[in-house]
Amino acid sequence: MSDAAATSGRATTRDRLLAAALELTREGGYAAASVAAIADRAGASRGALYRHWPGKGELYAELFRTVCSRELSAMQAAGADPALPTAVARAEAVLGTFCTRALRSPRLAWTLIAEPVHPLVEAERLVFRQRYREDLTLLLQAAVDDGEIPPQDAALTAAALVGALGEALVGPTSPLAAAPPDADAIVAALLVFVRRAVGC
Amino acid sequence: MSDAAATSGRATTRDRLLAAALELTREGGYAAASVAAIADRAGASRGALYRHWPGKGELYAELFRTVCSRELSAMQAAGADPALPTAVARAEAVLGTFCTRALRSPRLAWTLIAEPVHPLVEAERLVFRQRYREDLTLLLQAAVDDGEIPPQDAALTAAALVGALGEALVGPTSPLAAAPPDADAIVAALLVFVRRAVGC
DNA sequence: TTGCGCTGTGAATCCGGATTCACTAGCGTC
DNA sequence: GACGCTAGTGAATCCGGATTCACAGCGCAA
Repeated sequence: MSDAAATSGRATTRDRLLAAALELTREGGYAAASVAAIADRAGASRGALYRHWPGKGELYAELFRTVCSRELSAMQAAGADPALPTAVARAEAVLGTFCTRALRSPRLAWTLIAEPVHPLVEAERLVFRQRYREDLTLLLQAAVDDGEIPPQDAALTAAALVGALGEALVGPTSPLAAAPPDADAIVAALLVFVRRAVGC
Repeated sequence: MSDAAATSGRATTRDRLLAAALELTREGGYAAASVAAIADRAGASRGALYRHWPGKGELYAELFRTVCSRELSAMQAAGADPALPTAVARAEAVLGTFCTRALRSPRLAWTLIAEPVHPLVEAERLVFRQRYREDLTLLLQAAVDDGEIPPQDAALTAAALVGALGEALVGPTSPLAAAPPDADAIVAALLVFVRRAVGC
């Protein structure tokens, strides 16, 4: 875990601030990542933050971008596996990866997906949400074109699927916040839902 | 529209405050409904609010409860139509009503469904969300029992459906905020999605 | 008519955050 | 050794909200 390294003594203040913000977000979402909390956790002063970013929004936007890129890459990698025979299988791999990773850090997922954030960060979120949707829309459209699934508004289906998974994943965790009883079973059930929703 | 009446001169300050809060929420969500804005819109002072509620949270929780009850009633009424032959048809009627009404007041829908709000209001939201889910879960379970749709975790499907519709409806409108191009077509497409997602 | 309680006022205040800024500390250069 | 540069400090400040409170009006019962 490179985060751990970043938290250790050797890292620069800049890196420690980013790492602290990520840690706090994992634990309590954006709301827990106040400037004071970030600085304290990083063992730095509030002012240090402004040495490296114009404001909290910019720091957080950078963090957001980094984390989302990592997520997107993981999903794309899963979908690019040449062993996957069909577009539907690729879409399933992408969404399954999304679910599995979200369940591993539910609080973080909630922040990335839905928690209200600084406008600068919100802008970042929209960019990535758009990319997720586009990727998924392309896969679904390919599946339609190949006759794997019935004709449909791929973009609408993509949006609905993202919403369905988000609600089923972070919806429960936001209220419950507690034990994901059996992550694999949840993911499996959701993939059945997905498969049916796109038209088998 | 009884709201209009409530905004007119005759109504009590209490009613005007509630009506103003609703109006502002319709226009700009919870974020736009500050105490100052509510009081100004109602033609009252900030202090008047505290004459009728302990704080803003309580006012808003009451508003939330009222509006959600109305929504829930409308959905239940739609699902109770004796002409509907199957459980799936009833579920469709309920969800179609949900969609249609949400598209009529997208900003309000976003506030009810997803916008971050005062903790007191959040509690109210969870109560209603739970009721929505329960109603839908019961319908789906009935459909399973009747053999209309394949066996499945009805609660999970219900959650996913709520999320899917929410995202497809308010997701787009939150960023775009603009023209719902053709509400009926969107609802129709979403109901196809629903029908497939539950297993036809 | 006096007194009392209820409704309403709005400037003053509080509060939880982000942000600033005068200052210190290290460090390479001339 | 003075100079200037960058990184870092943290108390003071600002800011956008909610909340308070001393002070009216007003109606009604004694």
